[in-house]
Amino acid sequence: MAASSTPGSPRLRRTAGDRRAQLVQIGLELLPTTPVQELTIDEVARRAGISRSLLFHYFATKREYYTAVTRAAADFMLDHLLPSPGTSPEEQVSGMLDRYVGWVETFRESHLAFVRGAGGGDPWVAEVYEETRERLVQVALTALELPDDVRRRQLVLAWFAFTEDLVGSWADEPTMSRPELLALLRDVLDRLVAHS
Amino acid sequence: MAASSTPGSPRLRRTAGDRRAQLVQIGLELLPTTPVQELTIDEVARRAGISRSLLFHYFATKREYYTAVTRAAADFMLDHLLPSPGTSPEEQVSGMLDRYVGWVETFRESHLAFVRGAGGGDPWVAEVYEETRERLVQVALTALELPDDVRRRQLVLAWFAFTEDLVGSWADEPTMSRPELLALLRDVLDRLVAHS
DNA sequence: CCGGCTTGCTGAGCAACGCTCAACAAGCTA
DNA sequence: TAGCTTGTTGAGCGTTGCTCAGCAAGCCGG
Repeated sequence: MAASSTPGSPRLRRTAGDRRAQLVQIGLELLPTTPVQELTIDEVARRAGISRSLLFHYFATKREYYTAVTRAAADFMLDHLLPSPGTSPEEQVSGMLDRYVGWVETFRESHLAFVRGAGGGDPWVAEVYEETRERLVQVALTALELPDDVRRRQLVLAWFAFTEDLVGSWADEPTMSRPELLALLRDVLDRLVAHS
Repeated sequence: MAASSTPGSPRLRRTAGDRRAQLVQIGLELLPTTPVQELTIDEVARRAGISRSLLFHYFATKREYYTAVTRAAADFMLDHLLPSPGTSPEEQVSGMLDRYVGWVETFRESHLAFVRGAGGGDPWVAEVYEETRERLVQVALTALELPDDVRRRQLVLAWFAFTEDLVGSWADEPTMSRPELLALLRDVLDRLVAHS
């Protein structure tokens, strides 16, 4: 990493797209260990081997930068979770749930950082997080072949908060088997949407 | 408010306890409109009519300050929610739940700010928030007259995340009556603890 | 009334960080 | 080679968290 920081190289000039991608990538690498707000421009620039000024050339403001980073993280997760279009509706929901648990198991700290940072102070970042949750709920509802009235959305969104919390603490301290966890989550979801 | 900022007064000297209380109070007033992290020492000092330095005399660091503010907010809420000791176990749980909904209805933005700020970047503040949730769960479990093994705690904590989210969105957009909401929440809780 | 002590309180100033701006230079094209 | 575009930099400004030496309010013993 940071090959361009080698002092010997006479100064490498990148295309705009490359630089942006590199900077976002650095943000993603920093995210698990650093709360989003504490991510400093200096540090990112140093890692990229560029001056602070250049970062402001690509992202007008610090907020704009880490919003982009958060959005990249969200997209990364969504790509992983969204069901392949061929499968059956039932399979789609259980598949997403299963992949979500797997995601949390694999990217433990990253995911926590994403959720944390999202809830945190900044409204812009919170917005990205809300967007992600709503897209997931949207997909889940259509997969369940249910109309999405406001009430059902609220319930499923809240169920997702439940799921996030439970899967998180379960990954820290597994108090049941993985299939048990999945069954429980699915059961609660089914009862809730039936409730409407 | 800010009577001491009047230029005419020759310089008022307060006791340590008073000043601390005043500063925390100002933090509490600022909390609803300002994300915790963006709360600036300058602003607080200005409102208190004192110099920045004095604030650092009472709170060694900015973090220490807004952790104290957050803790004050949490204690304020806990005082409101905790059941009076005389009542029956059943009454205690439903009472807490009812008061929680009332709390969210009344202190809408403050509460959101508390939850948000808590989730956000800073580990210290997050810790205060976790403490609060665990105390609530603790009380709920003893009120339900259930032993609190790890698994049940996880489930009730997750249920509380569910509750926070649902009550929050419900307060924004009431998709059911208040009693219906309470019944639903209670029903989910009962099923979950029975699940153990 | 006065010297002295405690301690609430201040102002100047430093370092870090977000952000700006004028200007340099890499690499392409005519 | 001249000229243009645009990636890139360094100096520098304002704000903010934080430090430190010292002032002064209020109480004490004499």
